[in-house]
Amino acid sequence: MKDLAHALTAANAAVFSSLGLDAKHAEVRRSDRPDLGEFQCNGALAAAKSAGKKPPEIAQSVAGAWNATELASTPTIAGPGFLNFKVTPQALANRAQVIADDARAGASVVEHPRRVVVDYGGPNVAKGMHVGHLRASIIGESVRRIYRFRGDQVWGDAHFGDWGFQMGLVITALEDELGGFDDRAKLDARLQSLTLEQLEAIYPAYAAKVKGGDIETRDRARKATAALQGGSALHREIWKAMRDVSMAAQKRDFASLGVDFDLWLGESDADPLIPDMVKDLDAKGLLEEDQGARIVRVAGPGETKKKKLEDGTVVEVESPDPLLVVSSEGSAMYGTTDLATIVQRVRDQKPDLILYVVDQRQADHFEQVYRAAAKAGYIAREQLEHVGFGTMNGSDGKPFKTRAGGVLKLNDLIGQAEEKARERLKENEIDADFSKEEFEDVAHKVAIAAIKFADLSNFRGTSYIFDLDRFMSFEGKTGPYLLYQAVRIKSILRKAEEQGVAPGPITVEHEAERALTLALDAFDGALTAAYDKKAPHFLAEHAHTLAQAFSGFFANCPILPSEGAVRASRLALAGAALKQLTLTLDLLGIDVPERM
RNA sequence: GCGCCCAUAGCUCAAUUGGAUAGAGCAUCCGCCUUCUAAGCGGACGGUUGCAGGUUCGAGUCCUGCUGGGCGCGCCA
Repeated sequence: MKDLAHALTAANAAVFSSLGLDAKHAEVRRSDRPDLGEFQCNGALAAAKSAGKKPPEIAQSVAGAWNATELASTPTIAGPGFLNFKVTPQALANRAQVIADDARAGASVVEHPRRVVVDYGGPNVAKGMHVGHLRASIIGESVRRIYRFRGDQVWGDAHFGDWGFQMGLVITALEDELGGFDDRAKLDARLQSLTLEQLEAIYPAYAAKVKGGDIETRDRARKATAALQGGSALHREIWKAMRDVSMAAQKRDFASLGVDFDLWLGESDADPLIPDMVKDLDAKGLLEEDQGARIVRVAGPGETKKKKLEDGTVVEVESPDPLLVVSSEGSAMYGTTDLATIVQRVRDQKPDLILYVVDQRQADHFEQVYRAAAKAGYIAREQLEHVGFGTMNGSDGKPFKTRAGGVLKLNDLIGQAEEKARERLKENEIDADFSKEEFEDVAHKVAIAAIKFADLSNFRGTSYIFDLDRFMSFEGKTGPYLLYQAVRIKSILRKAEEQGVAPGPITVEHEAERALTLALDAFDGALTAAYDKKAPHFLAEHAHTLAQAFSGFFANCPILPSEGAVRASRLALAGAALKQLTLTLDLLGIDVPERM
């Protein structure tokens, strides 16, 4: 299934070849200058050098030899040798018809499907879901859907943070609270009554204690971590109670956000692989003793950086830093777990590619892990990719905080967005004939669409400013706008059904019909860009241009009020637009209500 | 100190291997509801792409330097 740009490129390549020009310069793409043409080819400029001719001459000969007149009229030449193409109404109509008849709405699939693990979400058992997990979850979910839609076999893995030092720290806090774990009945009762809210309160308090220089607590927590990982039944039992409480709450939060996983695994699931892995690393001669810990050096020859020590002296050290595999207490660090998780995934999913949708700030860490994995021969370096993203900031440009300065819980954030959605619905008097259930469902969908679209319309790598009022706004490039466009089309299709009006063969005559068809045609390009770059914002952008193109069509081309073949054609175009818009939004993880 | 990332319209953000006149949304201003949902549509205004050089037919994009901001730098994750 080729879009118009590919069809034009193929036709143009044939012309280039027939003129003895290198076909690689024949690429045709959407025009930057809609006033001059719908598609453009810049290849005459690039081909000029090797052909030993001037660009305008080449452009002239290409135009003269153009023979795909069923596709586009003879290209015009502008500037220093740009070729501008205008597609024929028939070719546009054909393309629109193909999209209308295609369940995938014109989207292609990958030539060679791969096995891909997408690691995202990454909630921490001791912390509970807050806005910090929003981007990882939203972007990861979208990447998972995009990869699967393109034809790859995909596993999304939550990779719960349920195994590190934080678990030892929370266990230590509980020990302090109970005055030790000797009283079995007391411990059981406490574990029974444990809530996520309590865990969320305990962890930051103790983390602050340790950070503030409480060496004694730190060492006890490290020992507790080592005990847990060493298989202590008591520690394991306490850990399990904490994990269960946390997991249940997080599953609810993920469901509310419309984020799902194929594998609900965590760091602890990779733990059983660690002893053998450490032996293996040792056997391969990769482990070294260093300051009581065991490390793997990952820097290549000549890779160094300067480092300033605490006493002020500057020394030359290897770069990247070595990966710390076994701490001086004998416990696993997060790098250890990440490495073991690679071993686990290679064993279980045999992935061609593992994508880590994790905060950009962890780039150095992943570089260490990836190099270590490659060095140990577990997987090739190119099969591991960190899909990093920027932070979500408050209006002050700093990482998002509540007015009180704390972290905003995910559940509260969604609640705030829903409340704004309810206000909007009521202001527009949409709620009159809605049941309470439908009203709440629509409010929820509008809220999630607003939050997700705001996030996904920015390139993932850059940080963005979170402004709920703007995201939920009446006007503009927002999630609610896109839902509104989709819902308008649904309304038309319902009315057509009631009136017994059926879609028919598509013709493209009106300027707004051309624009809509060209927007529909651009879907595959947006999809492949999003796929190749692991960047959903290309699809968010597409959803917006498509919605706008439809809106222009809607305003200029009456559908039901028109008649006969024109009405049937426009109805088919509207149906195609709805199908593709719904699909695009689904790839972003956004659900469309029936009406709003 | 060393390293990575970023700097685009008043604000929030785009710009596919380097391509023509750098695009959207918001805000401001002007039009459009007796036609299918006006959460809409059309138009106007708005730019020395942080600064200075370089590479070439051509630079927001590549290179060097500078300024300003963010982040990271073994026993947290």
